[in-house]
Amino acid sequence: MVTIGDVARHAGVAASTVSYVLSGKRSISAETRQRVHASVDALGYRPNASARALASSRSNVLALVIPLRAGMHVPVMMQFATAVVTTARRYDHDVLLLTADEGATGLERVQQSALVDAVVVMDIELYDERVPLLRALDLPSILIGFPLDAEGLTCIDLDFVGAAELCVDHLADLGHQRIALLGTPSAVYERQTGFAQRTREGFRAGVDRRGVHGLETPCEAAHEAVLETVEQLLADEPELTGLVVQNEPIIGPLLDVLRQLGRRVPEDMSVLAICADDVAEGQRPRLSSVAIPAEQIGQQAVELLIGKLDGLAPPAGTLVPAELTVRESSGPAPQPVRSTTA
Amino acid sequence: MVTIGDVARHAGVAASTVSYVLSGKRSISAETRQRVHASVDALGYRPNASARALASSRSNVLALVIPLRAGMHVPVMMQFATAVVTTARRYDHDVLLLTADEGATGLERVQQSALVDAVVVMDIELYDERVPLLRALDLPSILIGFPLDAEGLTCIDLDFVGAAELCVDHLADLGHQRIALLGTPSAVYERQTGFAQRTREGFRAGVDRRGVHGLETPCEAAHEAVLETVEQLLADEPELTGLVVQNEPIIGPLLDVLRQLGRRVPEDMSVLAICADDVAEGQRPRLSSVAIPAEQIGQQAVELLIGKLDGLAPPAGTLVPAELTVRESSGPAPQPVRSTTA
DNA sequence: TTGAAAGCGCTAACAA
DNA sequence: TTGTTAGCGCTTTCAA
Repeated sequence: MVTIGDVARHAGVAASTVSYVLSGKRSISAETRQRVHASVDALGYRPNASARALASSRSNVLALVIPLRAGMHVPVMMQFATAVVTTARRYDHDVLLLTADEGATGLERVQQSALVDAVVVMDIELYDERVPLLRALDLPSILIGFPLDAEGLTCIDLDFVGAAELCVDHLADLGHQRIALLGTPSAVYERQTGFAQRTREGFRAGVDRRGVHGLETPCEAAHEAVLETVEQLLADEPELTGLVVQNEPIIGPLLDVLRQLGRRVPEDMSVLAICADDVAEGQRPRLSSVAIPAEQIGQQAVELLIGKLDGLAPPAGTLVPAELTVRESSGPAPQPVRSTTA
Repeated sequence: MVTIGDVARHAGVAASTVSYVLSGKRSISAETRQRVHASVDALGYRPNASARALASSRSNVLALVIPLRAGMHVPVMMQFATAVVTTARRYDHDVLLLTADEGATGLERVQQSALVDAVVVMDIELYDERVPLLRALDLPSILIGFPLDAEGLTCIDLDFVGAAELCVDHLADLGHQRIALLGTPSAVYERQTGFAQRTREGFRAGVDRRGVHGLETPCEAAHEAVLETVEQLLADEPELTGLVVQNEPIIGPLLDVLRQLGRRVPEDMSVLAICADDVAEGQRPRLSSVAIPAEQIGQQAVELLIGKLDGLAPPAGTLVPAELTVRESSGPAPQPVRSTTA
């Protein structure tokens, strides 16, 4: 193993000089800098991470807490994780993977052992047990998702309220009078997950504002559940013509079920989804949708966190604006089929 | 921050004694041990990870290299990752997440900076650029997947050859004479990914052994691609009655397409999948399938790796036996519809 | 059974 | 602009 001392000897300077050349924390003459760099290359020197962390109290590692729970859509999570790692590397940091099942304990552990400098927490609930801990812990953090009380915390997420309102507006603009929100599995609502609740909130607000009629229902992931849920919806509201779906795994089955029930999309039923763009584009017909910009959010989360580590004051909350892409699954509301003899 | 010195003072012993109590590396009188533990609890002591790593040359961190590439099925990867993290924690290790786009460089980096003690590498190609590096690097590793030349490396994977053979045997036992392997996107074959190649190998071996007629084709993930591929298959072989699918994202579309083409499953066409159990069970009809035991493989991988770190000689290669679960999508071959006037 | 002390490889005052 | 030096908090020899 080659140490900073080896490099110093090779370059004919002090170890501290090598350190300063590498960190840029003090000015170095051009000549010295070159000699040191040459020696670093010649010897293939790479600083020892533990020694550096011990001396500087900075591990250059971020923790990423990923959820392991029911109802989470995996590909989106993976996009988050990938964006977090990639961005962290750009800022010369690495990422330690924690699973949410370690819970608050895990956060305490990595903080107290100084394993990580900061933490990215995904899948925040409205009343999340980790929130009070994070407030107390003196561990810089960013939450992907908003707890109900975000006081003192840095949060970022898609504007789900706005996303739902966009969907309602689009349907209302097309003349739809009776629409429904086909949501996540009920477990997700029960644990008070922010994004699901806020989408519902936006849906209600939009429906009220536009004076249209709105139904809401959770939906489990199994094929049968989708069929039952849609049938129930149509029983409750036979003249339903618009659907907003926030539940990626049921999108395929849903389109099947509609076909099976003889409802054409978009002629008889307009379908909007809140989901990843590639999922929307992979369907037939291609779905009009509000994208979940996982990559952008992951990247921005890390940038905010790195900023915090550098002493910058981050905004308390960042809502990434929702954008609706109109594709093939939404169209004008069909004429109501009323009994002509009435 | 509370250090080992604080604990030592509190317990009235030397720092080294605290260290030995915690590591168990030398015998300690019961009384001392108790006093030290009491002090650890009282002060809430947690060893500093960097200091420990620096002094012991052991970081207690494993790297996990996950693929980011086209054609990989995300949920299965996530199951691997989860199993790896969970198992690592059981052995008091943490997991650093690396993305495959850092390539061989990333491995060199974490090794040379002593960030990790060992590495788990997923998605191994037959001719993987990381393989020679791993052989040279003096970084204990385990590969999930087999390169063509696994000499000197520790590998583990599902027995994909056996998996394909099981499928062929099952179909042949049911009287199917003309069957096809509907594989991964062609990019996966082109990069010479082991699991895809070995499945094909097993399929060929099975077909030869059983004297049935076998077709093979890659398949892209888009809906249209599935339709085209199946139509091509039926054009090439109108009397095709059995399908083995190794491509999770197309499973839903495939069943659609068969319905659309008027082929009932399993009456007209038996379908077997090599995929996660929950995917197989989520389809209608429920698919007979060979499961990909991601959790088991991830766990075993970590256990082998921890063993290596403890100086145990691991087996060179571990093939997890394939198991076929018969569900509703496979049945007896239909009677060939031949012209009765022939 | 325990303690003292010498590092592990680096950073960051402090000095020059 | 650079060098000297004192730690960072732990492990592990060596000595008792």
